[in-house]
Amino acid sequence: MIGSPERDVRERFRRSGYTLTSQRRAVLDALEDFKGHPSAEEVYLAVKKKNPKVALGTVYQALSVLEEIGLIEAKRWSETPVRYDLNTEPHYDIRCTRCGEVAEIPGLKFDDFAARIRENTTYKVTNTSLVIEGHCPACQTEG
Amino acid sequence: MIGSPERDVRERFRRSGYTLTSQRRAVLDALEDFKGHPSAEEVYLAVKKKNPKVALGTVYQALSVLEEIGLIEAKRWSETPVRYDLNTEPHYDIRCTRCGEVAEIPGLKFDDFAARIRENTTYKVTNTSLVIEGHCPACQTEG
DNA sequence: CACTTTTTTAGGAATGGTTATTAATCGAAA
DNA sequence: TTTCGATTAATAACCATTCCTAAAAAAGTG
Repeated sequence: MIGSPERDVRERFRRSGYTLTSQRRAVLDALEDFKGHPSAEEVYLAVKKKNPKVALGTVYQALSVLEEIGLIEAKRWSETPVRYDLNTEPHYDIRCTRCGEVAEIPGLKFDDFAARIRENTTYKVTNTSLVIEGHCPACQTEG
Repeated sequence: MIGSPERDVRERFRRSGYTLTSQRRAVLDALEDFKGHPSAEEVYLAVKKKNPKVALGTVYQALSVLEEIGLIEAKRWSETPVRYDLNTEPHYDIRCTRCGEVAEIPGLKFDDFAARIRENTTYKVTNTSLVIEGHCPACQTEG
């Protein structure tokens, strides 16, 4: 759900029984400005620049709502903080375990591998959470 | 490193500059008794049955050492707590996002997929951390 | 064996991202 | 405008994990 038209955003809120408040709009805008995978704290700081009265807890709750209605996806690696991604299409992200940077793996199709997983497990795969870890180019040079 | 002979364990400690203390031995034993993927808290409770004086912090530190020297692997999903696995061979685990249960996907080769990841990223993949999420059979029936 | 040095431990306090609480405020519907 | 549920700001609580410190254990060293 990257760069959704305004009407899609409003529709998604309406159908889910939530209202598109100014705070939630600001969180979504901040997320779009970031491009990358900001943490809740980073989103909070960006939102606060335009509206200094917003509370950190409000940002957390807004992110939770945005995730619930499918406008964003929460990347939950264990090393805190959680990072948020506007790209809710199934895709592979790789995360540097040294510096925390997150990047997409562009040329890798998700579907065929997901199919092979499904063949070998009785679990119902919620396939948007596949995560890979490694070291980014910058961190590889540091030994 | 599942079910390593005692001499391998000692050797691994020695080479890494650590001593195999009774506390670390107890943590490793508890991990072997578990079979599954216990959390630090669960390991702590198991260890405490035989040695009530052991501290939770000691268990955390022992797990950290065991991970560092490669005897165990820490599965770091974001939803706490972290879970530990004696199987340090590259393999796929799937985790139920509803109940937290962790299971292996036995019939899925790791190498070929890891190779495809490497072809499409400049990251150096630390491939033991690949994690898949889904719903286990029991939780699927609950809607 | 002593003696010294280093490592490890137990106990408890601190950390920090995240959640929960609560009273005030907003906003849509009647 | 009144009403009532939804949302917010502010702040306290949570909790897995880490940090701190003095004591204990283990590892050198002569």
